[in-house]
Amino acid sequence: MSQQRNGQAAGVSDGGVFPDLPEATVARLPEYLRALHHLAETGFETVSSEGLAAAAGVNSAKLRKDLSHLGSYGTRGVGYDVALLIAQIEHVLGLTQRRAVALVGVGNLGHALAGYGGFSTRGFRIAALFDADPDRIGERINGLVVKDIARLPEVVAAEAISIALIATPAHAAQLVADQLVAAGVTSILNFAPCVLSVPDGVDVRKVDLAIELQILSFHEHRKSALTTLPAPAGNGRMKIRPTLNGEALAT
Amino acid sequence: MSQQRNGQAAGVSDGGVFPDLPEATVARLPEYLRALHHLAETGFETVSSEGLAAAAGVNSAKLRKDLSHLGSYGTRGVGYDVALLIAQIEHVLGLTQRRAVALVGVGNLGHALAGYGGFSTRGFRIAALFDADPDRIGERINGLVVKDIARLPEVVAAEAISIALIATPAHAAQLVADQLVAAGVTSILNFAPCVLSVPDGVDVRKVDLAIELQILSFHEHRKSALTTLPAPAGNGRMKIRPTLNGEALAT
DNA sequence: GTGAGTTTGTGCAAACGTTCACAAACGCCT
DNA sequence: AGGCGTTTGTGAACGTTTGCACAAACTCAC
Ligand SMILES: NC(=O)c1ccc[n+]([C@@H]2O[C@H](COP(=O)([O-])OP(=O)(O)OC[C@H]3O[C@@H](n4cnc5c(N)ncnc54)[C@H](O)[C@@H]3O)[C@@H](O)[C@H]2O)c1
Ligand SMILES: NC(=O)c1ccc[n+]([C@@H]2O[C@H](COP(=O)([O-])OP(=O)(O)OC[C@H]3O[C@@H](n4cnc5c(N)ncnc54)[C@H](O)[C@@H]3O)[C@@H](O)[C@H]2O)c1
Repeated sequence: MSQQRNGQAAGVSDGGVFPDLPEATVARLPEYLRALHHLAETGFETVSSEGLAAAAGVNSAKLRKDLSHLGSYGTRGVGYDVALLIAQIEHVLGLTQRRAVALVGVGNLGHALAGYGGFSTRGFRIAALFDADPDRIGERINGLVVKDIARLPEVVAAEAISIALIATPAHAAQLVADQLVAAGVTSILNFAPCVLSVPDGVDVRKVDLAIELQILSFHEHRKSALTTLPAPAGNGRMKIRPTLNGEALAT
Repeated sequence: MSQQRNGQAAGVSDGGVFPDLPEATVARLPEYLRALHHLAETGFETVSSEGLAAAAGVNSAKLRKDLSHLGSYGTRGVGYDVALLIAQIEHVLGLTQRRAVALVGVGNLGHALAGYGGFSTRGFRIAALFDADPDRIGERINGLVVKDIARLPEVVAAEAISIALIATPAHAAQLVADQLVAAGVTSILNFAPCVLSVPDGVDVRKVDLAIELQILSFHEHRKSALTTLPAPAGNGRMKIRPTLNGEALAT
């Protein structure tokens, strides 16, 4: 990337779109953003790559390389301006507009999601709830009325919804995905434990808790096998807590 | 890895521990396992790498390389024996014993997790629920009574719990993690949007829905910027549905 | 203005992960 | 028994990601 005068960054002229931002970087930007918001609330105006990296749980060199892809927003000898970096990352992630999200499947998990405040504080607005069960349709949750899934096309268009969450049983998820795509949704976050098939141009991400647990189980298995013979290693030794801006944390 | 006679695989002699299984492979094994269980229920006795890869949503070469790390369990010209492969992957993941899991924070999300049947069908047993709120302690959910978090050490030891889920607010998560570690838990699945600091030897995985949505938001942003000028591309063209064993799916 | 101290941005090499492509191995049919 | 179509297991090429290490750029004190 060519040198930039301070202030103006690469990519701003084309609407903040970074076509070849590495995927690994994209996946970490939200974590930086969360850490930055926390720092801003705590009163920090600037933060070093070391401090932000610690707060986000990553290596500082990695963080600097990630941020360098967005342009040159740091000041050598000082660090990054927290407010500026928040604005820049939100811009890159497309969070300048609050995005409307639909939730399909208002069961056990769906109720928790519908009542979750963490979406609205981080750039999203749950704009509609859908279910296929007549007993559920009409129920009011958190100020929203559960709608019949048949009304998807109409509501998706009216509310300009482009992102949807699927929280139905796995056997219904592909059908729901097809309906979502037909209605114009182009990004899906799937909680059902199954693989979804979608057209090109539609993004799917998956959250499968059992998979997470099984990965942990593997490491448990490995750990317990290792502690049979060698020394139990440093049990009780803590890693260094993240320190912000190089200062030690109070308390 | 050296050539193996059929049947006996590498690693069986040392308790099924594969110290240097690539992390990316470990993360995919649970997905293969889920797909295999689905195939087994559907009546398949064998499956080709192509068929299993489609069912798991990955490239077949990647799948073969992943499975080759476990030893030689396929038959050339035929494919993999479904039941055998299930047993082998469960063995590697340490799922031969049903693992006891603790859940801390029985709020909005915690209730959904406590009532989720997907854990027990995939190798885990929710063995205890904890909360700090006196109003919540004593509540009965799905046959389990919510216990005071102060009783963690006692219950973790009694139930042989090594894995815990944290579903408390973010500001309490680090404290809870410290208590869990002190009680002997060595794997944590964290739902709170924050970075946890734990000693060496303790594994932490994180599920942050807002991060998932923000990654989707980035791609939405990118997509909408691209559709301003160039042709809208093949809208409506579906990817090929996963076909099992090379046969077309009925329906 | 100068020097000392700090911190960014990045070139580079190593580690890691993915995909191709094909020989070897197998079942099956004749 | 032998040939044929199929499928695995893996070497090798390629792409991506990580982490080190350091010059360049900046602040601040005097
Ligand atoms: N409950 C959890 O904590 C949890 C955790 C992880 C994953 N999941 C997964 O999330 C999904 C939902 O879990 P749950 O526990 O909420 O199940 P649930 O049965 O309580 O709820 C499913 C809801 O989906 C609705 N539904 C079914 N078919 C539909 C269709 N075609 N269109 C629209 N709505 C439809 C049902 O009416 C019901 O309200 C499942 O796939 C589950 O595996 C749940
Ligand atoms: N609700 C959702 O769908 C959802 C989705 C994603 C992430 N999350 C995250 O999951 C966490 C829980 O969310 P929620 O909506 O269930 O919140 P909640 O406030 O409804 O529940 C939190 C529970 O944790 C308990 N708690 C607080 N401090 C505790 C402590 N020190 N020890 C033990 N228990 C303690 C509280 O008593 C309460 O019961 C939050 O961090 C939230 O950001 C929730």
